[in-house]
Amino acid sequence: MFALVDVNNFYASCERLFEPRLEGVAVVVLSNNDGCIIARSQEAKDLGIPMGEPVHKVKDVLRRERVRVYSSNYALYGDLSGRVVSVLKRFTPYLEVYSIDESFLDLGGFTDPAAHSHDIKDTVLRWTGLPVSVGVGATKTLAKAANRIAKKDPALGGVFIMPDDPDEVLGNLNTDAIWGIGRRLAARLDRIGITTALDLKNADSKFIRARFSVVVERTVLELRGTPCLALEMTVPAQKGIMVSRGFSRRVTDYRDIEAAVATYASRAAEKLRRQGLSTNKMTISLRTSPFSPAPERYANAAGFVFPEATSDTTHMIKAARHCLKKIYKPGLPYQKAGVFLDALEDTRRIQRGLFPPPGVDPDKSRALMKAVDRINADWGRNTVRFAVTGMQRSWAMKQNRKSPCYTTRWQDLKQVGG
DNA sequence: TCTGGGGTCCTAGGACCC
DNA sequence: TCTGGGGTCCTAGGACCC
Repeated sequence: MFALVDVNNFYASCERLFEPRLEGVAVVVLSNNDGCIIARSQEAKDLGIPMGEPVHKVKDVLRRERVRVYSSNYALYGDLSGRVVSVLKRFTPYLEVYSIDESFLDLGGFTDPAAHSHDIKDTVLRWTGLPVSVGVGATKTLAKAANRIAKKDPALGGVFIMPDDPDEVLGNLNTDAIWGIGRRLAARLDRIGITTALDLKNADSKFIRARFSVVVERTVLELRGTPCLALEMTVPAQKGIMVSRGFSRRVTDYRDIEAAVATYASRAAEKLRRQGLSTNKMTISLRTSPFSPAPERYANAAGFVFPEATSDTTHMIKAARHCLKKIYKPGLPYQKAGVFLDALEDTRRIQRGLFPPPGVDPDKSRALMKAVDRINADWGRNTVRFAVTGMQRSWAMKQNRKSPCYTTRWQDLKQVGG
């Protein structure tokens, strides 16, 4: 028996937590660069503001309805997410943190899942101030579906237990509402007459596997109550690291893009070291806006394989500049660049080459990076950084409406007190 | 004018091996 | 006209998730 606990309108609820006057008011949170709507309070949903909508398309509604608009504040959301998880862990150690606002709990052994779910919901609200919904089912997929129903119907009080015979419930659910079935699969299923979750549950699983994939076959079995997806309590090692960001304005100048790419590479290297990992391969990507007219539309990527796995920012920046030279075309209005690190491995178990790369002293490199990380941890990000990452940084992303980091920065807390 | 940033897994196909 | 059979590994691309 699985429960899925999910914070309602997570980012919007986080903003509201420290601004009680936002209670009952429409709130939206924006993506990076203040580009799209990525979270909405119930009031904002009721105004018909769609998820993922570009802000400029709903500017009028936002102004007319006096919607409160926030840039995203991931330091705040990440911290509050951790608080919710720590409350959930008091109910069971068998817990999987699935995303920033969702956890699966194993409710096996509890005799009254409904009472238990209400207890979880009430406790999280009391202790963190955040409203959650709880869905319970025999498999993760059914728990997900139950959670969705709990959210949709206010009469349920935030909790829904999937009945032993779920056919009636599943008959009212479209396939694209099922976890793992996105827009494209839903369209393909629709073409062969499978439109509801119940249709999918009753489909021939071998046929589904042949026609689609093993992933969809598993969804069929999960809908039937046969668990194919286990609770993953230990966090598996990360396989790739990505740092990519749109610019605040269109950028053409090579030096600016080089500074951006070097900045992203530095950030990626920091993430890598924090997890004790090293990378064997880097890919740099660069593009103009996909919405721009054809002659300006351009996207390209170049990769670099390191002679030996590394987590040294110096090596990253060097490789990044090397790749950028290959894909940069002068004169174009660039919109976004990114750094991907691939083929990660545990730094303690790096496969050394027979002939070490010239000019690289692993001991010195490690000592330098350690010093850099410590200075930046104590004195704030970017206290020491590489000159090539730029001084003016006029390309850096827009975040004009960010709330204070109430829970992670003393300075910001004082600001609230006046 | 303005359109996010991360991740995962699976499959197909190519290169290569004996 | 005929052109083996069995593998592995890697990569690119497509689908999904939040």
